[in-house]
Amino acid sequence: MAKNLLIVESPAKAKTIEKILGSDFQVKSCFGHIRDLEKDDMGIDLQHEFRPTYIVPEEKEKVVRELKKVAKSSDEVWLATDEDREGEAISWHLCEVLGLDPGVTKRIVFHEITRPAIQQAVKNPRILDMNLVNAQQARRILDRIVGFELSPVLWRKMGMKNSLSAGRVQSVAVRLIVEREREIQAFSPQSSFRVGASFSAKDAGDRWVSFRAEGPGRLPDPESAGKFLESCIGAEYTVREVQVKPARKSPAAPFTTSTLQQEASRKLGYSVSRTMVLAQKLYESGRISYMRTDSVNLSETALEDIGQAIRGNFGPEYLESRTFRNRNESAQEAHEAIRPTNMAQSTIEDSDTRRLYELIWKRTIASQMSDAELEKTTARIAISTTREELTATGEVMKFEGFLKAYREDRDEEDGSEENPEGLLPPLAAGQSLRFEEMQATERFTRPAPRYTEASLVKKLEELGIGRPSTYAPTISTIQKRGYVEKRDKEGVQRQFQVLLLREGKITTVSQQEITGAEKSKMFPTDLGMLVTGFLKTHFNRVMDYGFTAKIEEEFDEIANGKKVWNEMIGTFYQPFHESVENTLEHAERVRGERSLGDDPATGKPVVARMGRYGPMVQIGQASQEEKPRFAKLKSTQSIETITLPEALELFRLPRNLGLFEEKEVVINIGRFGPYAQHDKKFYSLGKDLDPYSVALDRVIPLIREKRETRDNKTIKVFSTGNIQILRGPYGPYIKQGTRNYRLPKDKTESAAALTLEECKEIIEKGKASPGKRKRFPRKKPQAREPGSK
DNA sequence: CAGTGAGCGAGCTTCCGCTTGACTT
Repeated sequence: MAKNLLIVESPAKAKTIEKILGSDFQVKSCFGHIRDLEKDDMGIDLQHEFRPTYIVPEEKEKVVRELKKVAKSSDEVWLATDEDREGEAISWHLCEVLGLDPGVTKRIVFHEITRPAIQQAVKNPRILDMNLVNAQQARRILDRIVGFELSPVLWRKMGMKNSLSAGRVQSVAVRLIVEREREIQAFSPQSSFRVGASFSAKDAGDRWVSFRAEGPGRLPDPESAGKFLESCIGAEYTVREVQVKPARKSPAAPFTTSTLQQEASRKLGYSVSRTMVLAQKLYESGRISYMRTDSVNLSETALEDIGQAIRGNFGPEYLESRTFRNRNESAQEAHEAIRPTNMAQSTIEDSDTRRLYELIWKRTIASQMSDAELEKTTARIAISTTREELTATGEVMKFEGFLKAYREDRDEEDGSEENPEGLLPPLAAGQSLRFEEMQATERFTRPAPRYTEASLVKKLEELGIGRPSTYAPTISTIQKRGYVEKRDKEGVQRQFQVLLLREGKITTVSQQEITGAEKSKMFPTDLGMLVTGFLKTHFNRVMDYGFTAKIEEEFDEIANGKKVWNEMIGTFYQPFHESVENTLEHAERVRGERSLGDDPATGKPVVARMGRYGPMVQIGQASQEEKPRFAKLKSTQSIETITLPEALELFRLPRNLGLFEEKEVVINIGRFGPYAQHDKKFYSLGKDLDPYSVALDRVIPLIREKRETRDNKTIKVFSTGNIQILRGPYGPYIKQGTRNYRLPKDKTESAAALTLEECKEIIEKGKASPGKRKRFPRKKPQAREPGSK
């Protein structure tokens, strides 16, 4: 039995550290937090200075039991959780649970898992910093209060059936998306004309090559564009001046969680959760350093490894050692940047994770490479007939530097055009140019683009909202709650004018372009917009973009011992709770009602509003004599934008398509989307079939297909005991009555060969195991009285 | 699984941050 027990958060780290420390230490993992606030009464005693009640959640009991056992048989316990607020709190909870004295228990920290860092840490233990622990408790308690007081307000005031939620992070994330949408709705594009001209000149090899030059700024309308072109008719064009300037580009810092998510989204099209799942795999297999980090720092050992890889792959002239600093003030830097653990390996076998690994490898290596050196050439071109001039720019790469390994992508910028800076032929002052043609092209300003998952993470990080471990879960929460949706938007055609000057004549042509097409963007739903509006009206402090940053300052003061945590919470709670009470008492139920006009058939009013089951349109008012008619909005429609004709269209369902096998086929939209009903059975229409226009001959194959899979589902039916063996999406399983039972892993191959006796055996075992936890929610853990066992 | 849409009220939901598997029909 080892003398010392050292506890870290991650099991993968535990393994590595155990190897480094040798036989004196047994290293165990606590898998993150081991206690949390009880859920009853928020786990907070509001009458007594917000005293928290912590419990060990059921899923953590096993870990805690194991740690207690090992701690008992060790001489000394060392706490080596991450060096940040949360890590300090985890160590304190460990003390509480394992019965350690926080005043003497050894607490060590390291920012990197390298031999020198760990050995150094073990030589310099400290004790727990209770100020830091209290800062974490304040953070935790404030989040619980905000979440558990705001959410019930929504349950009361939104009149929705589903379980709504609000919180310091998620509600602001939704607000960002809602406000971006409003900006886009309010945006009206302004058009202007940009002049461009093409010339040719001889290159070094005496061949004629074409190049482009840009006109002077933007011209407001077709008239002024036409005037400018007219003024150039018959002109001569001469190079007035050529300026050559060197320019440099520097590589980006190595990856943090947020920048990895952004680049994987831009370059590989991954969702943030996919990126994190793959990164976790790479981390667990020892390929990369820890993937939830806000630090851009690289360890000494890593720098050496990277330097060697640069010399080997590119040559010593490409090496330039750099240290990056975090721009983000809220960063807690408990870990290193995300980097490969072995730079000699530029790629890996595993096809799932290879692309992400290569991205990390390239970004890491580029971060320690030299600047790219460019030469920017600007030529001013005089027009003989006017005082205006044109400008041609070109860029030549003198030394590739880091660009040889990696180039960071950028999000689409608003309104900016891509600049086509290519090569220019050699030009000299006084040189006259051969004119080809000149155009004035109509261009429109563009609204800010909608957020992608990754650009939303970037924005949240800038605002200091959320942490590396929560970006992906937050993005999925706001989608799961139905506040926002990720989807594509088709573009629309738009006309634009081009004025062309060629061979002394000006012509105007009209051209078409597709604009506004978006892929995989975040759109707010009606629910998201209504909830955001409601929360902003009644809880503007918490919804403020600067709220988190402000309270973070206070948490820092608690950590520095300048503030007392429960006083800080008290100052926040008093006015906050007052608004909660006020809102519960006075605020109207949110219906988001918008009237669309009258139904031409009946003359009754048509309104769009939020119903118990989502956005809908309604014809007529409820009264004694009559029930109004209702219809659900399509997922792409919105209460705020739907028109009367669109609303009336929705009342065309249910549609009877006629007979198939002498039974009626009826189309409607239900809880799970559009479906066809035939002979008392339901058939989902799927995404490709439009319920408003689909014809009978498209539905019949669907019915046949579904029947077939239904028949294939059954593997075996026993005549006694109501037992069946069925095929499900997770493999074969046994069904008895309404309950399902998993097959043991070694039996899934030979499911068809199972006998009745074997099935009964599996069922008995299945009944004995707890199973079906979700259906029967566990009893709340009993709060333990002091003195009782 | 494929209704519904008013309001009442039982009994439920809900937060953010740390960590990974076990499990799903």
